Amino acid sequence: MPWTDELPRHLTGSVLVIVGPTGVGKSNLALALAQHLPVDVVNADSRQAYRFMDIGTAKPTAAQRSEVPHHLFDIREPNQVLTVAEYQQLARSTINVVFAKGRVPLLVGGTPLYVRSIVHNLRIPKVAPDPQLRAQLEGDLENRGVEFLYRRLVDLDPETAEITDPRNGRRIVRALEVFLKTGKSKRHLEGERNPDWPLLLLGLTCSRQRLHQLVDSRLDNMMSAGLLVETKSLLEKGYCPALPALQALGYRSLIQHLQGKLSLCQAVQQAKHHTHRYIRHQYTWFRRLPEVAWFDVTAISIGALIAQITTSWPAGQTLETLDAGVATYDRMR
RNA sequence: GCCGAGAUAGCUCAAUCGGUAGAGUAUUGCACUGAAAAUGCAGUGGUUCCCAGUUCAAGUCUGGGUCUCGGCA
Repeated sequence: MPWTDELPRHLTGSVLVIVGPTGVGKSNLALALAQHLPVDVVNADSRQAYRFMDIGTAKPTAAQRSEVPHHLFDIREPNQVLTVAEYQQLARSTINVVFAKGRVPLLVGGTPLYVRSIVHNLRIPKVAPDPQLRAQLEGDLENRGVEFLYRRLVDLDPETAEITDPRNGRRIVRALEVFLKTGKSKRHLEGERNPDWPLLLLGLTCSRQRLHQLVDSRLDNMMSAGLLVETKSLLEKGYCPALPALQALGYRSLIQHLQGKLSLCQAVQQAKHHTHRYIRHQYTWFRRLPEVAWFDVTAISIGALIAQITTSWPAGQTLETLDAGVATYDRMR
């Protein structure tokens, strides 16, 4: 449907970005916003990019996606790994296409590194994963230990070693991979640049306690909606449980249940706990994002928020201010 | 009612001969640029069920009580 109204000037030419922890309501805000503005949703969620993983990733439904243009959903089979670098390229070109249509790109998603790849316009070393080399390095990791591998990195690329966690095998393997393939220091191949377009960032948040309630009951609903069947069908399609896609929250625990390692009850509880942990992880990134207008979803209605967005870019608070408010509230009760 | 086992971090449990109460998980925070819903690191958290006793010293030994689980009636 072509957009006939004139786009508010304060939104013209900018990429809109909605961030926030899983389950806080980003997708809903995006859909509601699409009723008032000519936006195309661009996915920034690493798991919603995979096909056949609909229930557990809380992917927007087919009906929703036919009403509002959605991009970068269902672009990979579960066994076709999507990397950050590939995501960044796809998101960049998608954003340009949306602009070319005269519409507003709305980046929505909870994968902090994906968001950062666009917001900070990350320069990512052009070294595709080399399965053979990785297998070899992982063998060393297993047999000779992480200290051995880290010492090798110190010898070959001391500058990257300096900023790499000596205990984090996976990061060390990647650093070695970059050096062995290019002969150059990973540290010098990466960096941040100014973004390609003006960005307007909006964050949704709420108290941790409330978030935990939200995602817990959302998982119960996913179970009622057939998450176990969906998980089983992924295995029946022959996808290996070790695939990154199948490490997704919920799926990972339910696979352990299907393998007889956990009771269903244990698996569901573990999935909830892992989701809480993921929320913590997301916030460690969000706290470092610049210039996000944060809103407590329990303190403002979607309608009020949209009214603000369409008139002028809303002045949200900082996470620190909101956290302090929650702390005060907790003390008072 | 009798017999047995038990009670330790929010939860599940460990603690040698009586000698500074630990682990997993939860929870909180941090790091993390081609696996990122991944991966790594750290912090908080204790009336060791209660009372009395023995001892320089008790989660640990003794006595009493309370509660839980199992078995027998």
